[in-house]
Amino acid sequence: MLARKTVTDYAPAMATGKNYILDDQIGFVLRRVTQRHLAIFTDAIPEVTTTQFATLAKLAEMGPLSQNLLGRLTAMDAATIKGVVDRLRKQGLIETTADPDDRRRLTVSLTDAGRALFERAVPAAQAITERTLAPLSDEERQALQAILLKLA
Amino acid sequence: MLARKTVTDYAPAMATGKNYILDDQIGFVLRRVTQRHLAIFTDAIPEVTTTQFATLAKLAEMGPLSQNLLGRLTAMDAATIKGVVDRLRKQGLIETTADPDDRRRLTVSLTDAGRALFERAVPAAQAITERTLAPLSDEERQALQAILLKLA
DNA sequence: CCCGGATCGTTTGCATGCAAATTATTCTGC
DNA sequence: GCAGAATAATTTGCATGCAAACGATCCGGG
Repeated sequence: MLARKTVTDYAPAMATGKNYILDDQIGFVLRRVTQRHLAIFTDAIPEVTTTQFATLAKLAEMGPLSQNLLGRLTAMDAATIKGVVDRLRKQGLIETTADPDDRRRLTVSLTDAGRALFERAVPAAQAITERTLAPLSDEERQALQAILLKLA
Repeated sequence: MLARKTVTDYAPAMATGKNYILDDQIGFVLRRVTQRHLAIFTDAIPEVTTTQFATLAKLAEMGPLSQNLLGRLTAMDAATIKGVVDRLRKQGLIETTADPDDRRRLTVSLTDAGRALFERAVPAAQAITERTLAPLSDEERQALQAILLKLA
């Protein structure tokens, strides 16, 4: 009788891992695309980060908001939005006031400096989108937008 | 003569910022899609993070690699890959050895435990991709893959 | 052979991000 | 009107990520 190495030596489908190519995984590709976009953003708007800019943009769009709601509208959890709000306040771009109607709430609003920076940066932000999508045709851009919205 | 509030009160094109809707920006949508994927991943494979799994996958695919090259192949800079390697080594999933040919280099390789975990997790990883792309048709999946590759 | 540039790894500092626990406050059903 | 559930904000701990500066080593040209 010929020797078998171990009980696990039965080779079911051969090389489970060889078929898993990292570069084809959607999560990995998403990460690289996000990295490229972040680099373009930082180059164009060095004053604030992407999440900080998203916070300013949402406040400009909606007016003053409670900190937690602001976090939900910018896709940040309570811990993350707190840090972002703290840093923006330290830069004088936003301010926080107590909500007289709900003593748990902290109302966040743009300062004049924050609004001015945002208004100044909007053209740059549009250029960032353009640079990010530069490799795509108009049809591809529309397809991407539609598909990503289904995944968000 | 009627009073003007300030010199800035000339209203050039009206509401620069009103046209900037955060939810339509490609960077913001990308971030939300990435968040959703991360949540699916963490739910399916709690033992390691996405970047840690990417590291194991690349080592399984390519064999032992120097730490910096491993970082480049997994889209992490030198500082980031160092932290990931440290944590994986602490878990006993990889090991590092000095390169005899180049004393600057650190060779990173999978341990048996690391390879076993990766092989076990591959079906889960494929399920993660499936769950992430679940809202899409086959045509949309192919379109997304093609478009993202142009952007990466 | 040797010097200047390139590469490898490390460290520090800052900024997300998420999970989980905690406190304070508000709301809701009975 | 009041106990329990829900919500708001904070804090801690861990894990990416990037930028910049650094020392050690290697490599190529003169």
